[in-house]
Amino acid sequence: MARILITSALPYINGVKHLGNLVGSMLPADVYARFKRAQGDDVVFICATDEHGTPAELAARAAGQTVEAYCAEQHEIQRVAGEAFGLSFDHFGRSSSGENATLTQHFAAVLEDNGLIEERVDQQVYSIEDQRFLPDRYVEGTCPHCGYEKARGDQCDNCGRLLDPTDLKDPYSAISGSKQIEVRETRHLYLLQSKLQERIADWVDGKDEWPALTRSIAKKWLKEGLQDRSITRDLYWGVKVHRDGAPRSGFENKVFYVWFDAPIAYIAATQAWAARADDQDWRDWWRLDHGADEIRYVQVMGKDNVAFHTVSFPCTLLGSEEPWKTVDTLKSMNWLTWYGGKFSTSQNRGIFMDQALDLLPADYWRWHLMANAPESDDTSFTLEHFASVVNKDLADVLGNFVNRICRFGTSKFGPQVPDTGNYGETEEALSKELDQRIASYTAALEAMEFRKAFSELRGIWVAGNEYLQVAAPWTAFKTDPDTAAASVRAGLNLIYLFAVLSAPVIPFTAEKMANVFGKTLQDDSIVGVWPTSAKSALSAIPAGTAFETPDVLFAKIEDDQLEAWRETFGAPDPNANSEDA
RNA sequence: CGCGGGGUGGAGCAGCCCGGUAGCUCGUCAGGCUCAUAACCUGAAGGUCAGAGGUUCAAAUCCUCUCCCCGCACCCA
Repeated sequence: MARILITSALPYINGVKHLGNLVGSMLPADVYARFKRAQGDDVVFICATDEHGTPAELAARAAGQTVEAYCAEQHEIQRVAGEAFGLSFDHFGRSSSGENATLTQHFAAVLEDNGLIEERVDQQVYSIEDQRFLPDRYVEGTCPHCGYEKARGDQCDNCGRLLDPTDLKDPYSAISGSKQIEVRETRHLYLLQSKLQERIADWVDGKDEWPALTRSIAKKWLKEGLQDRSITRDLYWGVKVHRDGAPRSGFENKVFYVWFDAPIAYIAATQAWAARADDQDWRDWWRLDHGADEIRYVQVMGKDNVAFHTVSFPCTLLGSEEPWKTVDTLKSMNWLTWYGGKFSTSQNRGIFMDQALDLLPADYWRWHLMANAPESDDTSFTLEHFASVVNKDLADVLGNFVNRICRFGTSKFGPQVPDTGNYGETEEALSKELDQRIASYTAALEAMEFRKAFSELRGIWVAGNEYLQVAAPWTAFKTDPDTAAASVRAGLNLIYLFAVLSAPVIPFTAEKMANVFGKTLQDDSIVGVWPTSAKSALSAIPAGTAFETPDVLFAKIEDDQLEAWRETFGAPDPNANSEDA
């Protein structure tokens, strides 16, 4: 039994996440966690809200709340949405937790003791009216190159040039619009990543199993040379810059930068999890001197996060010279786009987690998102594609299979698994095909190649329909009821096999399928029994077992429904660009 | 020449690393079946792989150049 630590990139606190955020890290991490648990591995699956930073402060102010209250409320909203989506975190923590503050301060202290932190003076734009320093992107003004009037301090959106806030003509605060801004000096702590260049390069070189996308991003940063980074900010909301419990002189009104404390929250959230469990010690999962070297640590994130996980966070961990566990396998996802463009809250474009569940149960979304996950490239989400996938894969192939075998079995042999007849060549051939497909499916899940995995799972479901077509118990019943009975028995057993195999991606439906036989996938006796032999699976549900035909597992999405959603969510007209001659 | 990813039948993708009849799903068309959510099963039509050049007996697959799309480029998360 392997021990596996899985972390999903932390969703930012600022509002409910959209489907792109979901499939970018939390959902694939969940599918993998469920798969490994089903294989009997000891899994700890950790996530948390990333709460610090300017956007949180501004959003709280816009909502008329204190930032503490705002974050508490938003965290709860995200927790509930995640739970409704079946995200099986062992712990869903908060980067604003006490554990995280302590741990973040600890890392800063040891890094400084190791000569990796120093104070430097920065020049930064200060808004007098807002009474705060402005991050570059919150300073706007006229681009000195192209004259665009709404250029941001870090880049001009019109001409694309990189800018320094001090380059802007007629600069103003993007927060208040105030022009009363000036450049002030401010002291910050710098993490001397340049000193860790070789250390990190060696570490990355040892990670042969990283996917190409991950490696190329990490290598790129190393090639350019690691830059020293400021790890503090002039903000109220964040981890206080304390050492040994006391404020650092000159840093009373500063906090650590979100990107310094956020990944540390993986560890802090594990501490919080262990604190609630009776027999768990977080050190077993994170400290090499507590056996964590036997842990396999898997991180899942969107491609925008890769640099921070392959370079920045490792700098923190390795630079501490303490025996911390670092990532083994890193899965990075590309973007899910909304009809080829960006998901956007303000423009009412795209679907958010809470809205999605108002339309359909979680499994519909889980299946579509994972079966079409943005793995090798950005992937466009369209309602039309979603409807087509749901109707075909879930309703017609899987749902209909369960329905047809249950209905037929009940009508001819009653509501229990028939006990007459024997399996023959047809079942032999079925087992053979399934064995091959199950092995391939399992291997793809193991490698976190999700599209491949779920294309294989779909093939497994199709094999069920093919089997029924060949066995044709409705025909056999007329002349040879015993053979028909055996076919029904095989078909019913397939339902249960499909339930177990499908549980990682569609857990709610899988549970319903197990319930057909009065079973539950939560049962201790079956948890940790991942199918490998179709032959034995065909006899898993003994003859005579009572079963109940479930309600239709997946309802089809009708055209008028689709049209209504298209309107609600501002979907582009699919025929807009087609030459309808 | 900033970096990275991508451009394969109507749509969405696999194949490319380790060159040798272009594969899958949807859609379309035809047939079969009738247990089932007008579902299921089988078969067919449809692409020469963004463009140009090169290497090779042979290229979607290797090399060069061009065009197009997307993301990133650190004090934004």
